[in-house]
Amino acid sequence: MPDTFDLEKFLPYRLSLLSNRVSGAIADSYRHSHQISISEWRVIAILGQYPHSTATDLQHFTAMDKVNISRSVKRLIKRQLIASENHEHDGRARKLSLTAAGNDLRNEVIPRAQACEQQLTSTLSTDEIKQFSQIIDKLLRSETSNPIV
Amino acid sequence: MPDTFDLEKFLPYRLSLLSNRVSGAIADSYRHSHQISISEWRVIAILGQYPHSTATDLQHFTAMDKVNISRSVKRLIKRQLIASENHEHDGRARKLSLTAAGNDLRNEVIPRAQACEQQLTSTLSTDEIKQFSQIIDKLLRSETSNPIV
DNA sequence: AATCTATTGTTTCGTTTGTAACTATAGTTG
DNA sequence: CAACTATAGTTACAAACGAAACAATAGATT
Repeated sequence: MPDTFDLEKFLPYRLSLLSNRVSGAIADSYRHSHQISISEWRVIAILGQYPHSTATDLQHFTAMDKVNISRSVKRLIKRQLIASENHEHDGRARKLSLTAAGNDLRNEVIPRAQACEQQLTSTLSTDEIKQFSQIIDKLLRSETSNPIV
Repeated sequence: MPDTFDLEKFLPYRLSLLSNRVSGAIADSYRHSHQISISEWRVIAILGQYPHSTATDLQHFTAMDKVNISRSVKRLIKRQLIASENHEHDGRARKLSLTAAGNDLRNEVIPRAQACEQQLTSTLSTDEIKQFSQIIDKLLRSETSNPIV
């Protein structure tokens, strides 16, 4: 009787392997060049796109949990890469934005991020990249509504 | 001037989101039903396929680091799901295998794993599943030789 | 307005994780 | 075979993480 399960063929396992390798490599790249974690980079990236976001906004944009955001924001404020101001209508919230230094860092990291993405897909054809991207989007959309548990 | 970077379109980011969601859901499933982590499951899965593997063998099969393997093995031995015996030719290594209980657990978790995989791909067509799987393999093969850093 | 509930964001605490140091054994070289 | 180097696996320490408790404010209900 043949064994009924082969871990190396298990799609979620291979997906996890790939994602961990890619994220690990990118994390190394950002850390070596600019001393920031992927979480911090996500905050910076989003604040470049959506200045004056609150921590809750970031939570929605980045799918990070609020503790992680709180800690990333704390470190980035300490390094003066982002700054906070009071929210007009909500005394609990603070509006966050990049400082000039934060914006500079973002502009320096962007090409690095793009190079990582480029390297990731460099062995794929244009069609394959498109397929891969579309399938991931499809899965992300369905996953949100269908928790596996 | 349009902003030059959109995190939500960044492929490594979306890949990470997807993988984290899938792995998280599977981890919940295994933990609730059989009180094992994904790392422990990987060890059990591999030992079902390759009995008498050493920790180093597991390291190669599962791409986990040796500390993680050591700890998973320790917990599984404590729960008597795997057993170890001396290695004939190497006094440092131990040969690991599933106990009857470990084998039973593996057989119970396999259909659960398969259901997770099935659910993951349930919104994709047969063609898309094939494409996705092939592309991931292609990327895994190229990633090993091409560290992004 | 007083009270109750919900939300924002931080902190605390226990767990998990990874790096590096370590022990023990193998293998290699002079 | 003595000494060095490499490898198998564990342990120790510190950093990262997440769940839950928390303080502060908002909004709803009476």
